[in-house]
Amino acid sequence: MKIEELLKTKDAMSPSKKLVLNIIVTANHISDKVQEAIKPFGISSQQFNVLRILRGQKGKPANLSTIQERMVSKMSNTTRLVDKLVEKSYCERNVCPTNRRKIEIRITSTGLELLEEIDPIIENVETSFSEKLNEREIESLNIKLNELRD
Amino acid sequence: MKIEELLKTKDAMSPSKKLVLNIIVTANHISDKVQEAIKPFGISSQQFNVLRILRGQKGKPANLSTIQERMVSKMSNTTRLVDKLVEKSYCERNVCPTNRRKIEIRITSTGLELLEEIDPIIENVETSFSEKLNEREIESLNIKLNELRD
DNA sequence: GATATATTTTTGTATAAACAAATATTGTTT
DNA sequence: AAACAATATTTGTTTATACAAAAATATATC
Repeated sequence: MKIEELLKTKDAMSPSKKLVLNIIVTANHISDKVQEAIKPFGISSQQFNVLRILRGQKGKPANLSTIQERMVSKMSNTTRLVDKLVEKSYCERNVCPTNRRKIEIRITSTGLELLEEIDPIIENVETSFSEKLNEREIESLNIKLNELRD
Repeated sequence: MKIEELLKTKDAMSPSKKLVLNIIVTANHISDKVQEAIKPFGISSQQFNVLRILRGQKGKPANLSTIQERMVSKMSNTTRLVDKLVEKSYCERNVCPTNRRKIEIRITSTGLELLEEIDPIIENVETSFSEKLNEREIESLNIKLNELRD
C-alpha cells in the first residue's frame, strides 16, 4: 500500500519526506511482527536482541558497554534490561576479575536453548517479509540503505 | 556503513535478515535525528506526529480514533498523549455535540505556529538524509518499500 | 421502552525508556 | 600517595508504552 494511502493524507509529499515516513512505517511493521512472534516466549524484542548479542560472543563474556554499542536500537538502561534476563536465568553476570568496574555477562544454556527455539520463527518472519523481492533487489536495497546512513 | 560492520558481527547473514536489520537501524537513525531536531521545542516525536495529523485536518476536528489510526507508530494511549498537548495549549478538546462519546480535538493557533517553526528544520533533516540518492532512486526505494509491506 | 450489544474514550497498572546524577573503580599527574 | 580525571555501571526520577478493564454513551433487538 502506498505510504500516502496508509497515512490517509491528501497533501502531496516530497520524495524525501515520503522516504523518511516509508522507512519508519516499514520498520514499525517489521517490529510489530517480530514482537508478535516472540511474545509467546515472554521476552521483549530488546531482551531478545541482547540475548543474540551474547550468543554472538561465542563463549566470551560481554560487558555492558559492549552490549549497548551493538544493540540495534540504543537504550540507556542496559543494566535493568540485563536484570530481567538474569531474573529469567537466560544470562548471568559477574564482576570482571581484572577490572572490577566492569561486569561480565554471559548467556546461559537455558538462554541458548530459548534462542534455538525462537530462531526458526524469526527467520520465517524475515523471509516472509522479504519474499516480495528477489535476491538481487534485496541486495540493492541493502546497499542503498547503507548509503543513506553514511 | 555496511550493516554487518555496524552491528559488529562476524557471522554471515542472509540477505533477508540483513534487510530487516537494515530497515530497523535506518529507521532508528532517522528517528534519532528527528527527535534531536524537535527536542529544543519541548515536544516528543509522538506529540509532533499528532500535531501534524491535526493540522492535516484543515480546521475539521479529529477524534481520538482518527488520530490513532493515522499515527506513524501506533500507541495505545492517545488520550494521555493529547493531554500533554492540551496542557501545553497546542490543541484543545471538546465533547462532540452530536455524539457525546466522541471528543473533538483541534490544533490551536499556538500549535500551528509551533509547527511552522519546526517545519523547515524537519524538512532539512529529511532532505539531508536523502541527499545521498537522486530523485529517481528515492522513488524506486519508495516503491520497493511499499511492496514489502503488502 | 427495557435490555443487550457495540462504540469510543478513559483509567489503572505494570513494564520500559530517556536522561541526569551518583557510585565505584581505575589510571594519571604532581 | 593525594588529588584529579577517566571509565563503567547503577540508581533515581520522570515520562512513555502496552494491555486490560472500566465508564459513558449510542444503537439494535426483543
